[in-house]
Amino acid sequence: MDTHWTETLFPGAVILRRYAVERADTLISELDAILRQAPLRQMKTPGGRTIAVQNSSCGEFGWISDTHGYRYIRFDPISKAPWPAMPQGFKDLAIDAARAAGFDKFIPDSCLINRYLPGTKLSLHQDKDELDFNHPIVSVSLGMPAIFVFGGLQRSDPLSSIKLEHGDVLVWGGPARLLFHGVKSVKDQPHGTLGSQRINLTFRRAK
DNA sequence: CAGTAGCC
DNA sequence: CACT
Repeated sequence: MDTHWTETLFPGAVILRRYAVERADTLISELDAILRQAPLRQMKTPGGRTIAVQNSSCGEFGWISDTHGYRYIRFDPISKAPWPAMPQGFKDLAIDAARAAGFDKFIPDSCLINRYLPGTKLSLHQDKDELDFNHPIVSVSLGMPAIFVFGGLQRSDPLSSIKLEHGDVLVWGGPARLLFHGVKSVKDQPHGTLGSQRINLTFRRAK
């Protein structure tokens, strides 16, 4: 019997510890089906550098990055088909977690899927490609643990680190919505079901 | 030249 | 420090 608990990091930033553990196996099998339709790929920043994290998307919109910039689009540029639908289990989890964190009106239209292999990191950035910053970001951690870093509203602001483990859900919105954040280089600490990878699902309302 | 979901 |  699993249990979960809540930690508030800053106003608007809440960790729901182990919130997704009971649903993880279902999420992982739904994820397999999604990735068969829209395989993970490595994108480039607008500056032409390779993003270390591998990603894909599901839902009405998918996030992409290329030389033209960051944006949300309806079609997978590889398959040219619409992104795979967001499974009901994904959507329910995101809505439930957002509500548990104090955001009741959140309905995601996009889920960015990130895979971190050992040594993968994500440098400091803001999520600001969405239309309406009143909606929070809901981030679900699966597999290997990682150190997540929160900064402030300016790149130069001081940082604080939080360990995220399998089943943890981090929600940030309101005054925390535009905080810089990133993930430190992931250590190889293989997970029971996912092995040497960390999967992160980030739910957003893109439009 | 400035800024970087980068890299060493 | 390299790339756009």
